[in-house]
Amino acid sequence: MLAAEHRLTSGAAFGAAVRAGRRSGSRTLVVHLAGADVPAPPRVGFVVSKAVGNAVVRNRVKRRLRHLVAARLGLLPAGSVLVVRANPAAAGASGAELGSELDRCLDRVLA
RNA sequence: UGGGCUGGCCGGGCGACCGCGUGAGCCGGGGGUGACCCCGCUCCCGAGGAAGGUCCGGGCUCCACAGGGCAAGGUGGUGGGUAACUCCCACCCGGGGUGACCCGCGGGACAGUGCCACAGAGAACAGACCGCCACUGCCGCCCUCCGGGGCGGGAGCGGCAAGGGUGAAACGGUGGUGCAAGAGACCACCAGCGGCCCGGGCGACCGGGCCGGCUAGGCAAACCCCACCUGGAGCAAGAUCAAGAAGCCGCCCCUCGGGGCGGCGCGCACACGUUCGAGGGCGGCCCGCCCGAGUGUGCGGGUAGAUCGCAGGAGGCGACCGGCAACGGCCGUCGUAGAUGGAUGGUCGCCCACCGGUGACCCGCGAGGGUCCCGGGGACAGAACCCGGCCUACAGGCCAGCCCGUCCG
RNA sequence: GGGCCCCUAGCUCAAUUGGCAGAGCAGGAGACUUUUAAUCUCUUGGUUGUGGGUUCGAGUCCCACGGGGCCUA
Repeated sequence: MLAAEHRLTSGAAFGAAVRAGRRSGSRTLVVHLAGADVPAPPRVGFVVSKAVGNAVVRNRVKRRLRHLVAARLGLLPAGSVLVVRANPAAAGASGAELGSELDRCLDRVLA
């Protein structure tokens, strides 16, 4: 799991990031990034709905995304809040496919 | 050798690297007066048989414990097992199967109420359409010893319930006696019902005998009756600590300025109420008892941080003993998840199941089988306080016992 | 965690002591109209979510599954 300072824990923070942040989508996932220019660590949260699959599938998708995002924490600006939302197609995607789509979306959101 | 029944078990394995979580080590760095905390390093361990559905039962925790009556819910053959159960085992009864074996919410229908459509003559102190029989008239034909007799048809008035037909179900079955025709009207046997007795069994019940009356329908997964059982909530239980704007109350200290500790806990509106007592508790209602000055409802707003609970438990495995068994006793042995936006992910190698090949070779007359090669490829499914069950999902595989058929000896 | 409700024709809904599963819209055919729409007539369409059970008989009663929804902490 991510270090506590990088975790997004409140429902309100999720809502704020999804509504106010810059958005970029792909076949398997959607990325929201709300950039607050404050000197704090970037925080990340994940949303995997029941439409993706049963508990086994949802957990696997969430774990893959978490590990992929952990390797890219350095790219995020200070104080930003990132929410990664999984689409139903993510259930059948491999880790490599999720990684490349995550990179594309992050590039667009950070540009 | 073909088919089947039952019970039990497994449910991918080994390894490498990069990550994640609990715990330990105490090596290195940082912070702190300190207890200790943070980062890094090393090591151990890290999902299931169903972790699932949430259908039952219990442990645990807090609240209540003053009862009585009435309701409510649950269970439902007998005996046992268990902490307990709607679970498990054994047996009984009923049903199914050639059989191993399987299935059953399996108390009560003379306690009462109610329902049994359609069809059918009649459907719950039954009934008479066709039919059968007797009697009284009538009509037709035939015979005649002229007295009448026989056959057929139809009407009236009675008797009957055997046969036909309807239905899920028609008030016992077979044979006889009897009669105008018949009928448990009577008799024998059988089935079934009730009572008594004897024997077996802890018991459900089973076997046998005698007597009675000759026959009693089904539905309680309809209301109901009977017997037995049942306090309320739930780990967001609950405990401790921290934080807490303005405010209120109590106690203590005091240098009379204040300080400390504990408790309550926001705003607005409406309703009811302070001994003529609101409201609350005793699972629901009534009586009764207790607490009692605020309470209830609606709208809007706010908060839920840390630690403990929280992983040794009705625990797993293996001998032995008791028991048909479920299970129990005793001894030995093992140490094995604990997150809190929620730890098991990623990449790869070899092997093992399994699937495909219009691939090669070998065996066989053949169906087919074997070896190698290539490719594919892991069923159902993710702990959240913990156990015991039930139910449901599930690729494939292993073991044991038993039954039926066929062939050979 | 606790509690409750609903699945009937393509859609929206009916169906009372358990006794022949219906209505409206939609669809099809026909009439009217130069044509379309509207209107009128006729008509098709159901394993009552699935599987068992009780009963002579189940949409209805009972049990187990599946799907969907609501309330509450």
